[in-house]
Amino acid sequence: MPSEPQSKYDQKLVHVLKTSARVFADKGYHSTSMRDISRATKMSLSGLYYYFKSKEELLFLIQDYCFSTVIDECHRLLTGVDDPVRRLKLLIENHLNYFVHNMSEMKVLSHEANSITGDLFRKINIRKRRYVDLVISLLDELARRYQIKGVDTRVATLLLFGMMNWSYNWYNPRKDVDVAGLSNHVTRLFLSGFLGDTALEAGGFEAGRESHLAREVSIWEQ
Amino acid sequence: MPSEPQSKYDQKLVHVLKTSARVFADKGYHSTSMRDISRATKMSLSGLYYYFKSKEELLFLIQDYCFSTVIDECHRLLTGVDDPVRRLKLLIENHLNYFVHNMSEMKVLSHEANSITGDLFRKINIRKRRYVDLVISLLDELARRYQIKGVDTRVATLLLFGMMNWSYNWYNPRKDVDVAGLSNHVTRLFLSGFLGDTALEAGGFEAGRESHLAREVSIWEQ
DNA sequence: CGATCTTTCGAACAAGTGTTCGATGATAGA
DNA sequence: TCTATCATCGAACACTTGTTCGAAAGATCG
Repeated sequence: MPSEPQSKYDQKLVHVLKTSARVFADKGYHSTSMRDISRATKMSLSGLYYYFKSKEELLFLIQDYCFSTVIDECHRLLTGVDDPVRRLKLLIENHLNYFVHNMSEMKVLSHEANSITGDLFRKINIRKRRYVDLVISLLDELARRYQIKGVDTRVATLLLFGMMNWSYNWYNPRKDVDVAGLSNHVTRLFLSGFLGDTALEAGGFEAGRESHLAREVSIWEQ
Repeated sequence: MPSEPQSKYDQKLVHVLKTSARVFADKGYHSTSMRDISRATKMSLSGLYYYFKSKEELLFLIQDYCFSTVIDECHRLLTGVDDPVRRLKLLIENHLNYFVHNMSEMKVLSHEANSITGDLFRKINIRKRRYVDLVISLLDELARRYQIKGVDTRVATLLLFGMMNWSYNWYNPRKDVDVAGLSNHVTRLFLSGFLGDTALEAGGFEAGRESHLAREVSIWEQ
């Protein structure tokens, strides 16, 4: 996500954000003191406040940066793809891929969503709502195309996010299946559940072979 | 869960637990001070410590009481039921039913799982592990019976818990579908996803008609 | 060098934290 | 009524919290 030439300031800010995210993920936002952050970043306590003006803004910056990246990459991936099944598949893969490779940030995003208040909370929530709405409308289109009836797409959407976001509670990259496998589990489980198996092979869905992820091992065929 | 004659002490303890759970659910465990609890329960600050010996033990008691109830009721429901599809269906219904009717406690259970440490944490985790293992073995049996291959049942189990537990983040009983509808969504989504639609009607699964829940409205047929 | 930013820091503050302790009222059995 | 146990409380303690402020060091450039 870097690759652009960043100022010394930006580089250090990002370093602080990443380090803080790790500490927040480990101990939880409220149990982490600014002195913990100071220790982890090897900066003085007061020095931190040059980069943000409150602990809450630090949390906001982490969440905002994280959310932006996921959403931007998601839109980048989806442009040009028309088939809704493929679109959903890509979205799930993108979400989980970022999740697994940035577990601290995503844990903070998932777990500390309500540790933020006021205007900052509102800002984050606008992003979140847009992301959720994207999935809802995607499911709406799916339901329209495949004549699915009687399904609350909002509920289905949030159940899908539940599957994905809850993973910060249990997913262990060293013991569990890898990202591609996880994506396949979620995609297959959700899609065939949602569509009732009517149109899985349609839409070019074949055991995740054409994923954008580097490592691809289908766990569904064998 | 009451119905047994409780001592004055027990009654008051339960009242404190329920009230505290509400406050913890609203503000979060760490952001809630013992003075907040004191205010909500209308007891003096020091008076609270007659019922538990630390804030953390208070959290433990809430989680322990909550977990026991869910698990006990689950075992009660499952005894005598052999068909694994029906068993899973009942388990999901029980979980979500308790979830929706005790949202504060379940939010505390889901969200504050790591706010507890040491021995108390270990105790809670034993219960949790047993509950998870129950579902895993249930999926194992399902997979065996219906010849499902290549699915990591642990992953599938935790995705299922993700769907259910994440709901504390979004489920609004006044706006969303009711408990029965929610259960049906989850059951249908997960089961037909997991089984790949091979054996849904087998095992007596028909749009949730035979649920143990009082109010039953299938959203899948119409 | 000297001047002007940018970045870092030590020390301190005011507020809030969980918990303890000794004492007081309530309750019930003798 | 005396007594022993249960239940409650006010006041205080020791400690941690996020944040501020003024000064100092580093960098940049004429």
